[in-house]
Amino acid sequence: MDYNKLADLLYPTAVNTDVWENKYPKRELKTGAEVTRFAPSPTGSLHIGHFFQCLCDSYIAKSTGGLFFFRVEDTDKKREVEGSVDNAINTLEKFGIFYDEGVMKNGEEKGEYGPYLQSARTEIYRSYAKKLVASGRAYPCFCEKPENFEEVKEKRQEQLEENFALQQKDPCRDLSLEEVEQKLSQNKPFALRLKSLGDPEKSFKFKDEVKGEREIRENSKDIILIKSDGLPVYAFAHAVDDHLMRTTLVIRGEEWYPSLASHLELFDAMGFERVKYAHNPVISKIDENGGKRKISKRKDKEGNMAYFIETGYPVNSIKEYLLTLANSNFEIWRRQNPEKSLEEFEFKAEKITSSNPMFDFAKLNDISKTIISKMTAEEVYQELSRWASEFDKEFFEVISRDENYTKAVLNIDRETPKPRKDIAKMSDVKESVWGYMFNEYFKPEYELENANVENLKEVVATYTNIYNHADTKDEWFARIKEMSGGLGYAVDNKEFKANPEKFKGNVALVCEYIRIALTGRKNSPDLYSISQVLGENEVKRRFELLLKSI
RNA sequence: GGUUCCAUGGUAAAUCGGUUAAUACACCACCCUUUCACGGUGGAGUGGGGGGUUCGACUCCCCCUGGAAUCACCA
Repeated sequence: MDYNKLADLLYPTAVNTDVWENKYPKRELKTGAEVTRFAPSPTGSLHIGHFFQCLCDSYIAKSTGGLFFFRVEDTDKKREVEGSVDNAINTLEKFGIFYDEGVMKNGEEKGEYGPYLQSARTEIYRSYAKKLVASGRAYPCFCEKPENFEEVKEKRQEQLEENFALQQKDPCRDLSLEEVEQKLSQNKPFALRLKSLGDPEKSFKFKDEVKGEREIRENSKDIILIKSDGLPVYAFAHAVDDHLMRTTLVIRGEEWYPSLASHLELFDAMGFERVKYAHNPVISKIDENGGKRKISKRKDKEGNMAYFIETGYPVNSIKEYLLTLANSNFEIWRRQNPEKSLEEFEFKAEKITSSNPMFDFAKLNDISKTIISKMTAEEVYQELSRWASEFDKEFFEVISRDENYTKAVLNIDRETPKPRKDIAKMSDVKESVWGYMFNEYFKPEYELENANVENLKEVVATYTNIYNHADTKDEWFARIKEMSGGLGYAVDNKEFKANPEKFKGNVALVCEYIRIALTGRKNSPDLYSISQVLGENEVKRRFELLLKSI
C-alpha cells in the first residue's frame, strides 16, 4: 500500500505540517513554568467540575510562572448551545479568572497560538491527518455511523448480553487503494481512524501528576480521529492543539483517564512530545437515595455555575470552598493567613486528592458566611446591589430607595469583634435574614406557636405606651426590665429558674414577644439596634399592626 | 460484562511502620447572653471485611466487598 498516495487522495490540498510547527514555535519559559489551558465545549452553562479544573489550571500556571489559555472545543455542532462561549467568558470574568490567551468576547482572540476556536482550525487538523495517513497510522473508514447515543447504548447492551463478543478491528482497516478510490468517487463520506499498533496485553508505566506512578494498558482501539463531517474528535484535536499551543500540563476530569492510552498513542504516532497530565477527581454528591454520584449539570443546581451567581454567593466563597476540596491544606493555610489574598496560596497538583469529593453545602455556606461577616456594611451593600440589579430587580429598587437605611440594616451586629455570620449568599438577605426590615417583605404573619396570645398582647400593648425611641441601650433595657417586673415576669433569671411557676415567664420571654411584634419572627439580631434602625414611627406602626391582628 | 480508579467519623480530611488516630463543617450539651446569633468549653462519632509481611500496620502486599469512572463519528 502506498500511503503517500492514499494521503494525497484523501487530503489533496492539505499543507505540510512543517508550516504549523514553524508558525507555533516552542514557548520560551523558565524551567518549571507550566502552560495550562481551560478548554470547554460550548454546550450550555459551565459545569462545576469544569470550573474546578479551570481553577486548578489558573492556579498552577500562576504559581509556576507559566501561562494559562482559554480554548473552545466546538467540534460537536449538534450539541452546541448558542451563547455558551460568551457565558463561559462571563463566568470566568465574574470569578476573577484571567487568561493570557484565547477566545474573547465578540469572537475576538488574543495570543499568538490561535485560532483558539477549534472549528477555525480545520486546515491544521487536515495537515496532521494527512501526515498520519502518509505514515500508515490512519485510514479512512466508510462505515455507517451510529444515529445517536441511544443506538450505541443498545448495541453495547446486546454485546453485554451475548457475553460481550470481542471487538473486532474495523472492516475498513485493510481497504485497498482501489477500494478507497472507488468509494471516494461515489462521494461516500469517510471518517478517519487511527491504525492502532498497541497490544492491551502489554502495559507501560506512566506518571500522572495527581495519581502518581501508574501502569496502564496499551491502546488497541482504532479510535476515530476525524468525523465524517470533517471535524476532529476530542482526542485528535487535543493532541494537535495541545502540541501546537505548546501546552505542558493538561488538567482534566478523571473521566478521561480510561482513554489516556489512546491519546498517548496518538501523540507518539504524530511524533509529538508528550504533555503531562493531571486527572482530577469528579465532584460528586450524595443523592436523594443516599447513593453517591457525579454531580450533574442538569439534575443538580450545584452542578451549574450559574446557580451560584444567580443566588449571589461571593465569588471568593466558591473559590475558597473549591480550593479546600482541591488542596486540603488550603483550609489550614487560610486559618494561619486569614488576611492574605487567595492568590497567594501555593497550589500543588500533587496535593489534589484522587478520591471523589462530595459537594457539601453546609461547608460552603459556613465559608461564605465567614467571608461575608468580615466585610463592611458598605462592601456587603455593594455586593448586594450588584447582585440584585441583575437577579432581583424588585429588591434592587427596594434597597436602593434609601441607601443609607439599607447600609444601616446591613451594619447591625457587624462592627463588633464577633460579627454575626448569617448571610451565605445575597439572596439570603431578602429571603431569610433581613427581609422584615423592609416594609414590602415584612409580613405580619406571626409565628405564634407556643406563644400565649393574651400575654403577648398585654406585653406589646404595655410596651407601646412606654416605648421611648430616645433611650440609650441601657435605658432601653432597664425599661423593659421594669415593665416585665410589673407584669409579673421574672427580672432575675436565677429566681425564675428556681421557681418558674411563680412567674408568667422571664425577661427573655418578654423580649421574644417584642421581637415577634417587630420582626414577625422568633429570631433576629439585637432588638435595640433593630428598633433604632427601623425608626420610631415604624416601630409603633408594627406594634399597632400586631395588636389589631390578634 | 471488560478495563480502570478509589476506600480514615455524616462531609472534607491529617498521619506517610510505633499517635490517647489531628483539625474544619455538621450534630449534641453546657457557659456567655434580654432574644436570635456570634463566641467559648466540652461530648458523641472513624481506619469496610479477611488473610499475609513485621517485634509492631490506618499506613506495605494479596483476596473479597463496596462505591465510582469508562467502554460513541460527545466532550
